[in-house]
Amino acid sequence: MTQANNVAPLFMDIAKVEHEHHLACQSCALYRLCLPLGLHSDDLAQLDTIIQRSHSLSRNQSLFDYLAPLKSIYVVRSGAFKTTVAASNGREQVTGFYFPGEFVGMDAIHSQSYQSTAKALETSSVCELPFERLSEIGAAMPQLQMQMMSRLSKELSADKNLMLLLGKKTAEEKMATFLLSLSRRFQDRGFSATEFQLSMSRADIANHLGLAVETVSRLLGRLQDGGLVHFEGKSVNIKDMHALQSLCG
Amino acid sequence: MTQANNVAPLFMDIAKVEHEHHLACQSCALYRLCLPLGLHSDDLAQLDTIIQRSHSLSRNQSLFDYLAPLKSIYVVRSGAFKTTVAASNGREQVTGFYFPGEFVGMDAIHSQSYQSTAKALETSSVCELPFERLSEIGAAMPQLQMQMMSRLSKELSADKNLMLLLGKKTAEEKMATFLLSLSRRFQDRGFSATEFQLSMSRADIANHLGLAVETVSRLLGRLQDGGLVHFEGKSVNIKDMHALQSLCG
DNA sequence: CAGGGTTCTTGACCTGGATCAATGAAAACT
DNA sequence: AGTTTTCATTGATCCAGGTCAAGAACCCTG
Repeated sequence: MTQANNVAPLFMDIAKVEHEHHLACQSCALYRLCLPLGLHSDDLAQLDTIIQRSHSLSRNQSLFDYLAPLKSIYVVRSGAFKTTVAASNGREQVTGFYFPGEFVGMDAIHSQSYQSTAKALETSSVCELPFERLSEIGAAMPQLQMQMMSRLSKELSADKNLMLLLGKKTAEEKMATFLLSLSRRFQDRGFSATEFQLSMSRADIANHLGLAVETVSRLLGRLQDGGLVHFEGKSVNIKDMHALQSLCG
Repeated sequence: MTQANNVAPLFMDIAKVEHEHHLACQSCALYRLCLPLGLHSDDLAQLDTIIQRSHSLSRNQSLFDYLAPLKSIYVVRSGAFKTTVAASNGREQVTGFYFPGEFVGMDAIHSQSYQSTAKALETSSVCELPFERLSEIGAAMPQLQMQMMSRLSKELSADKNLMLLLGKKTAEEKMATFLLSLSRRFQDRGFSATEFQLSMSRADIANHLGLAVETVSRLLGRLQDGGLVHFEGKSVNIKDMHALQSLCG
């Protein structure tokens, strides 16, 4: 690559190179999973020009805060995020975890302000889609609009299933469902379906599933004792996928 | 004392008049709340041509079933609906209630098949938006697409709040939140915020809030004893809105 | 308007998972 | 290195809300 004497971080270099060639999205490892899928190449080129790839965050840094005015929709590029909504007292609910290729911030479109808070779970980066400009170029790109709607719709059905989980499933069913959901998402991204790392804390998992941390700890122990899964700190190794599936309810 | 009798006939009459004049949307009582808001009159005229207003359902009849191929998005015209998602055994979760002006079926866009089942809670009617044709005309109407996205986004944030309710709130907080949500929605539709009819059964309420029917019954009794609300069968009369708000958590 | 179903209420009891408490194991800092 | 702080596990106890049971009030439909 050029600029051998430049000491800028790796991501900056990539961003620059991509920008010069106007090929950023096409050459992205997440292309298959991401917004540009199905766009014509000149539409894609136009989309490329408005996407800002610079944004990088460290652990616990927030991508946006509750009620901040909608500026951009974000696509996770690397790392992972959680979103939370808060009740009047201190309580809050972890409403979702987001991995590379997934959209964050779409619940802000209606009210034009974010309705949740998004925090990085580890060092992470995002592609930023400035909403104003996205709307402008989207006006002439029905496929882009349809892609966005499709994404919204996908998150909507995922949330309905989460409601089923929170409202009707037992602690064990919740845990099994959660692990399989992670497994599937890692697989979709080309990683192993059976071995992966939990980027979130036990507390985040517990909160997300409507359980206490202690319960999560006990459940994980129980699943491990049963030989279904092996845990070691944050790493997960699913030993019996089928048995796990039968626990989902 | 069915509240359907108050509402349904009115909307039916309007529907007839509207159709004759090809002004359906403009002259609809729900115009302020509905999709066409903000469209130019020629765009609206075009939208009018694809909307089917005929559809009417009786109590318990399903508008669409889980996994049926996506045909249309629906807007409630009169009456009320519930949507449910089912777990592998018999359990199911009531994921939402839908009132006039609200959209049903948007979670089908991504997978092109409905991801929930929608049932009428009483005699109800809908406007049907054939999705194929909606996409076609939407391609040339960015405002329409944006309206749809906005609707999706609105339901998304509502669902996140429901996750907070299901995961973190106590039975009493759930009940208070639910009653106030109904109150607000009736008010938005030009009805009283303090007196209205529950179109759904105790069982549906309980299910939706992740509670047992008996708990709902007891909570309603308790709220009534406290003088916050008066119940008589399906009718609700909120006596102390403020106190109710302070119970929402 | 009788009778059979369904839905709602109320009481008595029980349990899954929360809470409390104590300890161990990692990180993060100095 | 050691020290502090956060995070995870494990055990003991408790309670909010579920379950079971039995009426009561409300439908329907003939």
